Amino acid sequence: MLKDFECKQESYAREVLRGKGLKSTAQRLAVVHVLHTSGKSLSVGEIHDGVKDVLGAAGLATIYRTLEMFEDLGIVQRLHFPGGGYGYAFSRGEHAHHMVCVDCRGVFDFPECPVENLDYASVEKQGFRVINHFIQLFGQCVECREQIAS
Amino acid sequence: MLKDFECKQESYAREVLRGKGLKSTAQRLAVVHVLHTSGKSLSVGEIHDGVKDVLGAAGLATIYRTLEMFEDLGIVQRLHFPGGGYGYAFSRGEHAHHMVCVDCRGVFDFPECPVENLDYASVEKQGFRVINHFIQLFGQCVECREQIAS
DNA sequence: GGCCAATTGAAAATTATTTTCATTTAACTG
DNA sequence: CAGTTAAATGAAAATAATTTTCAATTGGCC
Repeated sequence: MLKDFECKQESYAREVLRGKGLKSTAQRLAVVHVLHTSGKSLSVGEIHDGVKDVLGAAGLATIYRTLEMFEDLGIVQRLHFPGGGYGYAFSRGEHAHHMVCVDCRGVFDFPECPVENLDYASVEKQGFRVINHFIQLFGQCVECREQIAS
Repeated sequence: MLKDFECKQESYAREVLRGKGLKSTAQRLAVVHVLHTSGKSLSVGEIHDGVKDVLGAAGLATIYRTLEMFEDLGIVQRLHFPGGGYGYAFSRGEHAHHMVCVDCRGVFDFPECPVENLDYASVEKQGFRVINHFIQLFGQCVECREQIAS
């Protein structure tokens, strides 16, 4: 990677990768770069295009491999859309949920975790032990709302 | 459909379909039957197999078409799994969330909606208007926990 | 700089999904 | 109940998405 400066997100990814003994390749860092600069959730194809813009060329298989790995590492999060289809958004490892704009697919942080403070009593009465949860809010962001209004 | 008895779920689907001017075909009712009797979320392929068991034969394209339509009608709900992949579970139209057992893929109702009583103030301060949300809890059901313990 | 395991890319293989179109069928009508 | 008709089905082809394979390349370390 021939860059003098690296954004925080890239350094973060580098760190996580190193921690696992994995290589910080140009392709992997480009994926991080593309995702976090877009501020949106992107499809695999969009990420591939973005990485090609950055590096000149990139194999699609590598993008798939990278995204799968990044999801395991908590560097990205996979989001599913109501009408079908999915995308990836940059994400630091910490527990967080997202609001997704259904128009621009922009991703915004949702600070609280509505499940954390939840009373699991009723649930666990059924004997179900909750390990994990997935939450996504869908709606419209300011820009998209204003655009429609005008 | 050459059946004398129909379960509630099938009658319900029939009703919804009729309400929309859609036909209650043997294939569609079989999809409902397979899903609700399994009590689990099933993949498209599993549903296809189940429907073939019931009817002797069934086209895969029909299964895809039916599931997409049923999701729009609220008759089924699409669930996504942590490791990738997805399945469908029977669901009556009402707003409900599910707990999914990561071992057996069993689906259990989660009675409360943790987002409903939520204070959206902090969110809407950012100008984001929440339209919809998607929640799924993952964990282990009683049976699967006991199986592992033994 | 050189080594080596990890990673990549291109192509092939596989899998998943959608479309097309001729045939069949559910629901309505008389 | 037979006849009509638009909706729905199934089989196959077409398309799209994802994964695998394997030879060539590269990042991290000495």
